[in-house]
Amino acid sequence: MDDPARLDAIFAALADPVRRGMVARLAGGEMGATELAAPLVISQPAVSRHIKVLERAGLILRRVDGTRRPCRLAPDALAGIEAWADTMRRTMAANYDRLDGVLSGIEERENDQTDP
Amino acid sequence: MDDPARLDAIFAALADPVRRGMVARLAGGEMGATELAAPLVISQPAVSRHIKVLERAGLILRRVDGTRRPCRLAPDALAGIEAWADTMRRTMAANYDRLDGVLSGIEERENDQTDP
DNA sequence: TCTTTACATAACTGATCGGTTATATAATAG
DNA sequence: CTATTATATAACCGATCAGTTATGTAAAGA
Repeated sequence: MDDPARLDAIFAALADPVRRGMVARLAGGEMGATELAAPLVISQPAVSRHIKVLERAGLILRRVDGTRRPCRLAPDALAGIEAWADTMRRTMAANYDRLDGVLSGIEERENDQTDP
Repeated sequence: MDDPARLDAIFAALADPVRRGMVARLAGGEMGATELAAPLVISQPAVSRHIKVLERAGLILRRVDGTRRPCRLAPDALAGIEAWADTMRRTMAANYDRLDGVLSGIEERENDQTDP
């Protein structure tokens, strides 16, 4: 679930402004590749591959509707990066807390034993 | 602030597991390049370049301490991606709300005028 | 059946990436 | 002054990336 390779794929997928734009538009609702391509100035195969990158990162899901293959955001699309960011923020907070502790002298007693 | 190119740099920087590892360790406190390199099996120049990528993405800051150049996480390191994720989440929520509205028939009156 | 629509795949290209080794710089230690 | 320590830069290499054009496939519609 917190597979590093999956985070690699998610962050790499979102590192491209075209793909972030696609995600942003898909956040507003399901959309086919052609609609997704409409505002873009790149070729249809390029769009197709961007979609594949998002799909393989687990950010979007697709269904089959005749000849169309509409995309929608995976419900837990952003869970991975948000979980990671949360962990980082918590670690940072813990570190600030420890620093606060040092600054207010709370930890001095513990240092009596650990320092020769 | 929500400069697309900056988000490009941030997401690209975090797409590499080595750099995410560095960020995770720096979340625990300031660290020099040598300490940062210690658990890694890559060369010193490789570490130096990873650091530069993180720095240019605005994720870390550095100070000068003699011959050392310790790194620390930028206080607002994760603000960029969290703001972006928030926007996405809000858009998704708005869309779900609208969908809920449609499903419960609330929007039917507005459609009386817009539909010929 | 034939055409159109919607999309995928293949093959190529130039740019960027992550790694390497070798070398440079800059501050401290002796 | 010289040596050491900490870090940066340069030059190169193979892999991956994002784009292209050309072509393939599969469902719908006339």
